[in-house]
Amino acid sequence: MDSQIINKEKGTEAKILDAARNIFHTKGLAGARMQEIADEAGINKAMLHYYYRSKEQLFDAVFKEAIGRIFPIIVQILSYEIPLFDKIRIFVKEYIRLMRENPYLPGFVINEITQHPDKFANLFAEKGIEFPKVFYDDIKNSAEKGEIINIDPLMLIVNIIALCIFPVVAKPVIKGIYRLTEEDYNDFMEKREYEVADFIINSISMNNKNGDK
Amino acid sequence: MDSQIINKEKGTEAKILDAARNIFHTKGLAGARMQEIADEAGINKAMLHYYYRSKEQLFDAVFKEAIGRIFPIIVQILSYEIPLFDKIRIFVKEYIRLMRENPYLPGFVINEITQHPDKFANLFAEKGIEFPKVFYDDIKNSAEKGEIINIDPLMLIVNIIALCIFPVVAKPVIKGIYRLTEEDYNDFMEKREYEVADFIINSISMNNKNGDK
DNA sequence: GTATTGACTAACCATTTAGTTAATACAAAA
DNA sequence: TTTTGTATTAACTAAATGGTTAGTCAATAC
Repeated sequence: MDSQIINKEKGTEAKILDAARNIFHTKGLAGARMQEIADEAGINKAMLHYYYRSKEQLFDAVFKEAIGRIFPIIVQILSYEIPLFDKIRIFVKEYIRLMRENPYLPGFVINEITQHPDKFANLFAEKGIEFPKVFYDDIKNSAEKGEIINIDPLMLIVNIIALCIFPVVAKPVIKGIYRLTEEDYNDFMEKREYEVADFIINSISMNNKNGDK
Repeated sequence: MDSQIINKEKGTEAKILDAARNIFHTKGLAGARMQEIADEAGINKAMLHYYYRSKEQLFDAVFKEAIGRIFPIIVQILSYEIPLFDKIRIFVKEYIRLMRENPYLPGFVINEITQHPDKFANLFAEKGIEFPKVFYDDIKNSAEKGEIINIDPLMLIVNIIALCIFPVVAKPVIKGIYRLTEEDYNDFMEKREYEVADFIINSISMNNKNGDK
């Protein structure tokens, strides 16, 4: 009944998936050990195979779930019918927040896709995920109407995603280089939730910039 | 004598390092196999241990080299005494080019630092690498003089790095989502070598923007 | 001409690891 | 109470993997 709410007595299968998520997200497919996942879940290793047959299938379950968390939200927000700048602001804020809540998610996904690009292509096609053409068109139209500078929509989209995701993926690098404490880093990322949108909008706004050339 | 120039008859130690670089960069520490490295080098597995003692020490050699390739160049370019905008243009162009030439390098480094942050910190301190304060000050000064908008230097620096590195790290994701061919992707990245600087400079330029709030 | 050394190999060893199996606990159905 | 099917475990297996060893070979030293 209230199984979603009460966390204490999860079924074994769910406990396994939780544990697998923790381990796979932090160590990746190659670095994860079935025994470690079993320990994390507090159950016998044989149960992993009982419920998920093999390491690969358990991994696939985790990976699918991760893809399902990263992409649909992009699709959803970017499909709103609101002015471009508002859309950018909402997207940036929500996406950075999402990444901060799941800090290992983007690195995990990027890494595993790099390692098995084929698997990703299949899954992506199979799930029917598609990047919202709406947003692409938004940018194109705004550019044509002269509301923003003339920019290849793909260029802008990649810039937006890069600014949201990179600082999360590279967290330990940034912390290391600038000797930031965990708190420093958190403050920094919180500021980004709104400043990144400013940065982007500043860049594509017309103002008095001498249009083409 | 001319050992550096002629590439055909490398010493065994160098062959091992080359092979190890290939394998570790693409598969990471956990995913790499000593046998595979030996095969790639065309030598016996025992030689890996003969020259480098253990997998970990071989990995360290590769990792150190990678750190040495990624950071010193940043430091160097960002220390030039030239106007800020020129510096940004040169840096972006050179850095994107460097990343494209070593496409697995940034992902490898980020990933392994995430997995062993401690090791990175040590190495970083030991090598005495330090992020150029000059550039930080450049930004701060330009902001104070009103030549650019008021922005936290760290924020800008992270944005610049993100825009350079992310599209390389996430190459298979971008290709997958937008169904780009290798050629499409290359064209895209070539465009970025100069457009990214425009994007950044646009964003921080004063123009007629009504300064503060 | 013999001893020594560095480079190298094949075979081996110990451990780890994914996966299997056979036995058992347990609850629900008959 | 017996039966039956599901959940769970301890113990095991086979393959993979990092690392070692004993020994070969060619060049160099003495």
